[in-house]
Amino acid sequence: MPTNYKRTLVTSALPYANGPVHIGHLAGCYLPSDIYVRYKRSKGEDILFICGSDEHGVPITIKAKKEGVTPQDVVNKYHKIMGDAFKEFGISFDIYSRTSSKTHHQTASDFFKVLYDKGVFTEEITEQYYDEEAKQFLADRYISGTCPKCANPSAYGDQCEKCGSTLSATELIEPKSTLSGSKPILKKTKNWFLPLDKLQPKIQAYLDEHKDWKSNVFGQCKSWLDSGDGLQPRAMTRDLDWGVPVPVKDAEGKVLYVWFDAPIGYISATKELIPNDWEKYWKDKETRLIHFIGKDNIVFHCIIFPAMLMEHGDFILADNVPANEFLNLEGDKISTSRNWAVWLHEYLIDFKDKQDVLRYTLCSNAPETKDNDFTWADFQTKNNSELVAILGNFVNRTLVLTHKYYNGLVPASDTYTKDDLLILEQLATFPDKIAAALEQFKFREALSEMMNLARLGNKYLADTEPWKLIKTDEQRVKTIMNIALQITCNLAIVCEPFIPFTSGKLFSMLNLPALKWHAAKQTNNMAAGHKINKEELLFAKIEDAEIQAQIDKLEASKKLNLATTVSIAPAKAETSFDDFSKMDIRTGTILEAERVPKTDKLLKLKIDTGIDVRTVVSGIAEWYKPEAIIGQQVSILVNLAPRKIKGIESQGMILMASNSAGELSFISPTKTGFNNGSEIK
RNA sequence: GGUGAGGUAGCUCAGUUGGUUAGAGCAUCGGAUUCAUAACCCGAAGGUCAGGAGUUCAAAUCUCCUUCUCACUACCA
Repeated sequence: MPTNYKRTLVTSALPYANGPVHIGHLAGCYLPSDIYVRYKRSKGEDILFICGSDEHGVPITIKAKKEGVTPQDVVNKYHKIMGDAFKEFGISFDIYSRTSSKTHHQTASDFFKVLYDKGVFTEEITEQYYDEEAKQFLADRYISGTCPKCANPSAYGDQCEKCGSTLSATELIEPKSTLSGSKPILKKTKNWFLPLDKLQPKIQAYLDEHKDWKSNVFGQCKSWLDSGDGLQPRAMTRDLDWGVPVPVKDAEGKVLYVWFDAPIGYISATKELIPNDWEKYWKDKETRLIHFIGKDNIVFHCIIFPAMLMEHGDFILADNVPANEFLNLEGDKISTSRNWAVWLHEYLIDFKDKQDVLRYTLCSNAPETKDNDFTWADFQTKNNSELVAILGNFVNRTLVLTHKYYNGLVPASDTYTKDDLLILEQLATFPDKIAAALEQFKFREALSEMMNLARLGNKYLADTEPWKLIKTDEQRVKTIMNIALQITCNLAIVCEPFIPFTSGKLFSMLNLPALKWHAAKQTNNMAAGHKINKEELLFAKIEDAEIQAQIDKLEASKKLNLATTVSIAPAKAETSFDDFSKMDIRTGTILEAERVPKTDKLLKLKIDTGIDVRTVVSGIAEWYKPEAIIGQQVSILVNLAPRKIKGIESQGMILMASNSAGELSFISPTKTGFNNGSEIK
């Protein structure tokens, strides 16, 4: 860990403004970064915490279209929802900005111009689909058509949601513009590429300096660099009308690629926050830059953005990128489109003033090294058995006793016993233990150390039993309660990064201003004679009914999903009998079947078509085992032009029924007596 | 299939450069206690460290193979 840094700049991934924030986002990057920053602030270090909404890109324009509003309306809506939710949840950004801001447009534009003037980009002319009615180029998502692989008629230009294939728009059969419904034409367009292939050595050198990064992060970067052909040039501009306009000649109707402009958003936000001093944080080698992100963003933050910054030349590069894995929910992947999520803004309503319970749960179960699962049962247990039973209880019993015995005045300590000294000594080690874990981004460990401090308090009370001693040795009890109060105060300090609302309540009960980290090593923060306020419960038990309500809510959206995903593909355009009769479809029988090596989905089949015996490659391995389908009757299109797949010539296509789950089934005669070669018409 | 990350007690996770009976929290069971939100405190039980083979005096840790999960990627006429 380099120690010669004078200040830290922390960025948290810019959330995309096409939906609200859910617990996966929080656990992945916003909560860890907030804990880190709060801790550093408490230590009195110079640190900035930057975030904002990512408001450009195609999905937002699609959402706008769907809802019949402008893209600006969409981002305004979600920028507000997200910003408000973060604030209420206690994510303490120094600024929560947005990439549609003027400053950002200017900054991103200037940044591009610098790279352009330096000749960093390569220009390339490619053919893209163009909608002549809407008079614009179509992003892949704007094109629908028939999937060339599974024949799903409503596949998108980038992927088919039915069979999961990644497509390129030009592969689609009968492409249609989703803007106007018209048939798009291919038209030449110029775009600017970042030649990552040429920059690879520099990026390699950069990564080599950071072998200390988390293994998931470093490993994934390495896999990008080492993979087959290494890094590939990537287009940094798009033919679109929503985004930052490309600031060069001949770039009418083009905007910056959303992943080019988004990370520059960190810079723009810093500029907005401190217009006169922002450069100190971005250009001075004594600044430590840290990006908190989820694992889906690794390539952008560890390869593309650093490459952009290097080529620009003025900027520092990230010293660390502590990316978390993903959080699942009740065993299933969190999904915005399937509404399988716990939305932060809804949580804040359903569990009013319980920010810290979620903060605690998410941190203790954060997906630091592998994907993790959030369950409501776990949430309840963590609240009831840890926050209430250990932390809340210790504070409560200490304060109750203080009021009972001393009317809320802190008693003076007398002579310390050996045990007292041992406790005080241990007490002083906690801030360092917690700090050490936080410095290494081990948030779960740090949090559990914090709880251990509360455990220490409970044990101290149980061991010394002041409620018994009060009858025989009042002087001794004063010392004990004084120490218990010191522990409580130190808890208030070290819990602040994790559960700031609780920390605030604690300080107010203790009738103290919020003390900083260095005070946590002291054992005399609570001065004798100081008057504390009336105690109140820090945490309330969460009853089964509340948890059940949340589970029911999820179940409901699951049911709704099932109902809506059984979607029937829309009818295709009318065709002629002539066209149909051109297809020669026969009944055939599978004679042999084997897996095509090095593939997951392909089977190589020998089919007796009645006419001949031929080889067909078919993508059915997920649904049928080779040995189980020998002798199976199938329908086969025999006059389809042959095509090579994985080096094997496929001479026909097996017709399959396909349901909305993407599952496939053979189609064959239901009566016997239909020999191979029987025509299907 | 390739690449990367994982697979350790019922659950969530630690296990440093291989070194004595594999650790913690929660859950479970037993005990003690009553200041405290039936909370706390003490104790017990719980693991062929995914499976197999190998290297070694010694392997959760190193090597190889198999298998499962996640991500990126390839294949789906």
